Amino acid sequence: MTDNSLPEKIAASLRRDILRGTLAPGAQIKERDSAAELGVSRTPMREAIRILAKEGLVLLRPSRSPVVADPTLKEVTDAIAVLSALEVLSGKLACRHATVDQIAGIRGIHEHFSAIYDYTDPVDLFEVDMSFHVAIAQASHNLPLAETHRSYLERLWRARFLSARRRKARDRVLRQHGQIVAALETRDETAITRDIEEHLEHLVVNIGDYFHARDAGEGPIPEGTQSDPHDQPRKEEK
Amino acid sequence: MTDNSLPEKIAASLRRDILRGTLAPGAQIKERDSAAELGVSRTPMREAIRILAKEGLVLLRPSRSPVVADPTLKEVTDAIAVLSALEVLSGKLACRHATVDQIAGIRGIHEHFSAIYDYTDPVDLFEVDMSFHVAIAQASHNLPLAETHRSYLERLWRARFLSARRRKARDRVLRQHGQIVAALETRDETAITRDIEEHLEHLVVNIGDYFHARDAGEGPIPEGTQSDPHDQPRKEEK
DNA sequence: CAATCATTTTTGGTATACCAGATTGAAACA
DNA sequence: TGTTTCAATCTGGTATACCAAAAATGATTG
Repeated sequence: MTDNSLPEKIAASLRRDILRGTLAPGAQIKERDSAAELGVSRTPMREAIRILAKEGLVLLRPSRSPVVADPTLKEVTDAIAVLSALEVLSGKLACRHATVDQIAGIRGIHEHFSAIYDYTDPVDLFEVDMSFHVAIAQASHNLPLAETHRSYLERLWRARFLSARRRKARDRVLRQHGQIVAALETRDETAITRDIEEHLEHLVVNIGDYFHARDAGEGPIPEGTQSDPHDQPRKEEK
Repeated sequence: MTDNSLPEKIAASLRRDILRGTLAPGAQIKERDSAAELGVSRTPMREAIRILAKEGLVLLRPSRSPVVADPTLKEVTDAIAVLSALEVLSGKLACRHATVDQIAGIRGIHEHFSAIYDYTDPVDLFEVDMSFHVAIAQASHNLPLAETHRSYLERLWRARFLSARRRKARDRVLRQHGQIVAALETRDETAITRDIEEHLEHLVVNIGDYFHARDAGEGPIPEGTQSDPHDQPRKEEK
């Protein structure tokens, strides 16, 4: 996405597998096997695993195989609290520093998002959703903010993806995005703060619903989206 | 500091060199030479460099030697803006969730800090200052927040260290820390937000002063603290 | 004398070999 | 039959060898 070095490509491959569920939470990532599977050596695979660890997608344990992270509801909620603070700051700074071109670009993404919402694969849809929020962070003209924000978005990708797949929130999401764009266009920092906080507050609720449903039924929410036959074991296979 | 693995130890060693100025900004870190100097092989040195890169202390360039970061005033200011948002969130959450023990511990650090302020090496003093802010983040009971916050503190260590070495801000810093502790004890989220924002706002001013002084005179502010004869070349040696 | 091109050297990227600690499973003993 | 112990093996950590790309250097030519 940013780099095209070998470790970055490996990381991207693993990341997709994790986010789509092909690599289930709790699964071990043995650097020997995974490297062989992709036909690379252990050194770049090592680096790829570190990249994913930095993003919070895998857990590193001393002298143990890294495992795919299986965040609890609290962990996800905590991360969203941070994401919210970062997005609010992004929004405020974007109101101050965004160029008109950038704001126009953000509106463009929003309209594109609205247009394709109903007939697009959830994963692709999320790419667009993500680019919307990333664009706002970039419009803040604060590079460390944009980077940290992006890393939180990546970390929360899977949780957001799973919770939003049912699309119950369609109208609300589109309306809230519209409000955020409007606040940006009028450069209204108070409004954008309120709108972003509201947007993410609903995300917390949605993800909470998802977790409760999952933990209650242990099965009513299937994993596969279109082409992967995997289920999601809750604990490590032993 | 957290881990005691070999790469972590190497990173700690390099970090000290960078923060104290032994490794000047802009200097190249060649993984071969640096590894040989410390008597380790390139593999752990590689990882150590990545750790420092994640912390923002060194810059990685594709197929080029990594260099010690030499942040501009804008970059530092931007990072402080993020730090501020993170600290404010920490403070608010700590007001809600900190245990009485944790608050007592934070007060303890503050009193220790006040007591030793006048006759302590700046580097050691900063360790204590840092532990004060880290303790607040931990009291938020939000792990990702605490981690991200810590990484920003680390990233800003050098800038904070250089700007505060002159200790002009002594009374103000102590008073502001006291206010933050008081707000925590009364669990007053509004007050702690104001106090933390004020605290960091002054940090921005201080660092701004430092940069202007440095860029104006190019020499009035010596680098060495006690035992390193290095000066600080502003650009890469060629 | 300057500019350009080729060669040499330096450097990070990658692969692989080796090692030490941890895990596990079987065997032996209570 | 249950428990303990020990060895085979698995796994990540580390060292090192090799490669390709990029600088640097110097020679050659205009």
